[in-house]
Amino acid sequence: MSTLAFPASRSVPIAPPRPSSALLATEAGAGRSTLADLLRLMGVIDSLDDGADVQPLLLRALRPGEVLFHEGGAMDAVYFVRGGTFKRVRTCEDGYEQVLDFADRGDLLGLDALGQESHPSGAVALELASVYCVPVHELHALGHRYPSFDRILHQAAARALAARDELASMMAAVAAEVRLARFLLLRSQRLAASGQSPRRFRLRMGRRDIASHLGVAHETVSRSFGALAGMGVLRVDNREVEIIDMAGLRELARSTRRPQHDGDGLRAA
Amino acid sequence: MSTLAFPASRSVPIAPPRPSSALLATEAGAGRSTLADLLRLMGVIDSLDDGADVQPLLLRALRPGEVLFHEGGAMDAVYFVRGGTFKRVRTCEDGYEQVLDFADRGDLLGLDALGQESHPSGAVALELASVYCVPVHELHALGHRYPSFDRILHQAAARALAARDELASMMAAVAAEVRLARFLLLRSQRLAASGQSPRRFRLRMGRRDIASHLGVAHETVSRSFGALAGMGVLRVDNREVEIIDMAGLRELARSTRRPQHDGDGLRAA
DNA sequence: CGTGATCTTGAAGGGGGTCAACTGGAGTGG
DNA sequence: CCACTCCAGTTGACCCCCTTCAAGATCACG
Repeated sequence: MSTLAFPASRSVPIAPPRPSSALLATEAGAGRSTLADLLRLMGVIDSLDDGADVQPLLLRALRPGEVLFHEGGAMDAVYFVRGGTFKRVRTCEDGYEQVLDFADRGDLLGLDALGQESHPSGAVALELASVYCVPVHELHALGHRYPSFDRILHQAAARALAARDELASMMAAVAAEVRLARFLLLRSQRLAASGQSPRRFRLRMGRRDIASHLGVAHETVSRSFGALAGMGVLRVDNREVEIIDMAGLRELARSTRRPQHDGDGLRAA
Repeated sequence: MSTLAFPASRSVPIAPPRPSSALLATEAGAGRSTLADLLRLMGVIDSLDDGADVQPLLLRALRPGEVLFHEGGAMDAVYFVRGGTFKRVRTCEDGYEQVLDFADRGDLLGLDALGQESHPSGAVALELASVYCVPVHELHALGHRYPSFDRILHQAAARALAARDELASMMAAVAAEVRLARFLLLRSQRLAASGQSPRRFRLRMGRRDIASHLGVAHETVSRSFGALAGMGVLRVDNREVEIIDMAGLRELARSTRRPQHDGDGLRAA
């Protein structure tokens, strides 16, 4: 039975991935692009530095499951995600794969290996994806020659730092449903920022990855999805999610573990 | 009774804080320094850029409990920790204070606010501390004029990124004692990197802060300390910690909650 | 020495981890 | 087309660990 069945449009993907450029959609591989493309991707509209449109930049495409860089692997470049979704993972010595976070359009990957000798984390494409590659040995030179590149690099680094702190909210000491609610809200906000629908979307990652990211067992994720659907804030069919009651979901995400006795959530500092 | 009593030297701090420079030890305030000092702090020994020793830099001292910058506050500078320890926190809407991580000597603070309009997290000194302040409006100029500054900035940012991923290991789905073991090992390694003793040290933070950082109740932290002491890997007296059996502690930190179900992590694309 | 914060310890109860079984879709090959 | 396998997801049952509440012990500080 399915308390959480979708209306009818099961077979139709809700948010169809916008068609990548021709050379990428066909197959995984590498292509050439320019710094100007990257700057535009990162929201630089005015003040394109002179020469940015002829400064070549490697563009790499990846198929689902393909790894952008391995954990422990040598660092050779940093990557700006142009399209698609990645998961960043760290594997414990016992084989448990910890999902650190998910990266999509505009996110910076691989910078954390700058000082180190190897990548402290790995990155795996969850769907068809493409990235701009910036070799480390060009990093400073590019930043020096193109001020706007320096700016987007710093900005992306700052975004990456802030994004990592979100993990704390996910895995904080709260009930599992609350973690899931926060996770879904974060996804929703990210999609909204990309111009996609914040209320209906398809999760790119499996339950296992979500579970790892939230710090719970994957069965608990299933149950929490069920619970949220039962409360009427969500509709769920496998990876398709529709947020019915956004306010309710927000309310849920706000709450802490403590059940409380009286009802007012207000607490003096 | 105390299964976890210290030998005798209770009143003697194990790792006495190295005396700060005179102008700082006296009281909290601000002083003047140079870029060369910062570069030396960050390990740049050769190739000091010309003029770095006359490039002025604001040095700020903080007393325990004093906040370096508030969560939500406007961003005006980034900070390199010169001495002392900070906790980075984010306060939930319900008043719960999530401890993101702890920063000490050589760590970079405040960079995550670069793109944003306000600080996504706050930083509070846990003891007498001092930081080099680099105003944001000088950031690019300094990086442009002094290549080694650009390098340490990137490197510190990378370190900050990697450090944040450690949080995942702490709050991952494992037993509380394992989290504490991992936390203590990380502290130990950090101290070792600073030239301090990795086996005996004083924790700068309270049980509550540790609990928040590990994602458990503070009572559980107490019990876990007791458990570790009972297993004979630790000796604990309040915030003084001595690691008796480093190998045993490592072994503990390694273990996961999940027993495993055969683990070839390989997956064909 | 008192006052409050921090830390420890105990008891109780539930949330979620673990194990196990079932479902359903995708891929494979007969 | 169906049998078979494999994997992702769901659901159920059990029960232990950790949260919560409460009280006591210890420490920090005026």
